[in-house]
Amino acid sequence: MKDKYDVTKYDRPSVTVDVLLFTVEAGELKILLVKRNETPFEDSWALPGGFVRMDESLDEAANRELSEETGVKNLYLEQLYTFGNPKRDPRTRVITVTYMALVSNTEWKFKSTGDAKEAKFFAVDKLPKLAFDHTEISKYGVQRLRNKLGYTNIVLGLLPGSFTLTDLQKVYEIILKTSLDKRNFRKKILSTGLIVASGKKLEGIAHRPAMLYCFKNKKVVITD
Amino acid sequence: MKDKYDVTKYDRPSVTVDVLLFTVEAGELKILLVKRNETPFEDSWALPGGFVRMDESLDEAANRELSEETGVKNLYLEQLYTFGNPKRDPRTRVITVTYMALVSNTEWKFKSTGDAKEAKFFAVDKLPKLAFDHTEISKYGVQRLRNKLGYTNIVLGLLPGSFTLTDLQKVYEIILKTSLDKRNFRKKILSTGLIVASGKKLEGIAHRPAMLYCFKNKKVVITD
DNA sequence: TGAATAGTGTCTTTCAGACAATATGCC
DNA sequence: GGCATATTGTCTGAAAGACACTATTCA
Repeated sequence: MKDKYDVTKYDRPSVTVDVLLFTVEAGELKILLVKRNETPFEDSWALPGGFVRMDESLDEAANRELSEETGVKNLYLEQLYTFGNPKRDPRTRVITVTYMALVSNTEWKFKSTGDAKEAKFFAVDKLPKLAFDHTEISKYGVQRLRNKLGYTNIVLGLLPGSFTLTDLQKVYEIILKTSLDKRNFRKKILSTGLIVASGKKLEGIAHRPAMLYCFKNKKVVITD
Repeated sequence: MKDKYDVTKYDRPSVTVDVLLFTVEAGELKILLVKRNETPFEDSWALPGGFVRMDESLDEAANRELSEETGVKNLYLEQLYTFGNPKRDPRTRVITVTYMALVSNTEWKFKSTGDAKEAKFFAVDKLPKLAFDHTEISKYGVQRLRNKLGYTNIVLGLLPGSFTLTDLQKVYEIILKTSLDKRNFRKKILSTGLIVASGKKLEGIAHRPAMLYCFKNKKVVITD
């Protein structure tokens, strides 16, 4: 037992952060993957992430990795879970703290950061074989996202500043993989008071234009 | 950016696990604290925990630390959150993965493990000043426990094998800090099907003896 | 029979879910 | 007017919450 513990005396694991960046695009829930160009799992797809630096917090590390690999900054990030199976990385002991983040695909266009790494969104139902335990991590994150839809405004990250109720309902249906009754959905969403109406839809569409709504809070309300 | 990352090239943080061991005793929700006999925070109270070894998973580390410091083994352990502020430990960078566990105070008598460390349960509302960021960790854990009471059978860990509905209601009231209606509580708890009746209470008590119940599942049903 | 706790049912309100007709804007 | 989508309300069933009296055991 560690009576006098000297921190220098123990072997230390490496610690990484990995980020699940969700978006909804073309009727599917997708996550961003990057193609690895190092061993191990060279040429495999993996979650964006990397080593935590000694002078940054975990949240900062997740933000930095996300912005380095994708160019997006200051998204809402939520810590998911920490995976630490001793064999999860074949090189050495690596413990990874995972996060999730959400972007609206209409507001954000992927910017190449000069980093040669290839990055692409994949539907969560059609993921390729992933490096490390990233498949497990992805499943965990999707489950968490589904749960949180029910009792938080987390979905706001997936939508642009203003959107129609039909847009919002579609996002719910895609993530939950169910179809929802339009009247009941509207009743419930509006009764939460999380969203408010603004002006009307413009773009010359050949039918009745829908009212645009936006979220009252621009930030995710923390609940857990 | 880490194009060729060599895991040996980065400084590595230390990683610990810390465990919130809950119990309900004398009408209060309590957690186990141990008195530190090393720097930093020598003689302060702290959560039981310690360094993760290179060959064990995080769950295993939490189990090991709990059993080393308290003598209890194989409790249900749930990972809570990972705290990694760079300044949370004055010695060096230490990232801690936190867990919670629950014991019934009637079934478990604290066994000293020969370890000289002093260990004691403290009411969560009357915690002394704790080492590191352990006060924050405790608050987080209490909140999580409260949330989970509502939609899981996690409370089973706090009760002995059989118990009366009044016992169970008291545990809920203590943790939630509210009083509950007896009839509504019973209706709701019984309708979940999580507990079942057994025989009757024996011990010569000077009034009508209550029915004893037990949990149908002996394990916590995972939901998150 | 008195003290102490166990056990039980009804009514009201709220929320979720099923369900279809009318409104609006553009061509 | 025809097309395409937007918008809206009622009914029903389930669950949550308020509320008070009777039952049982022992001393």
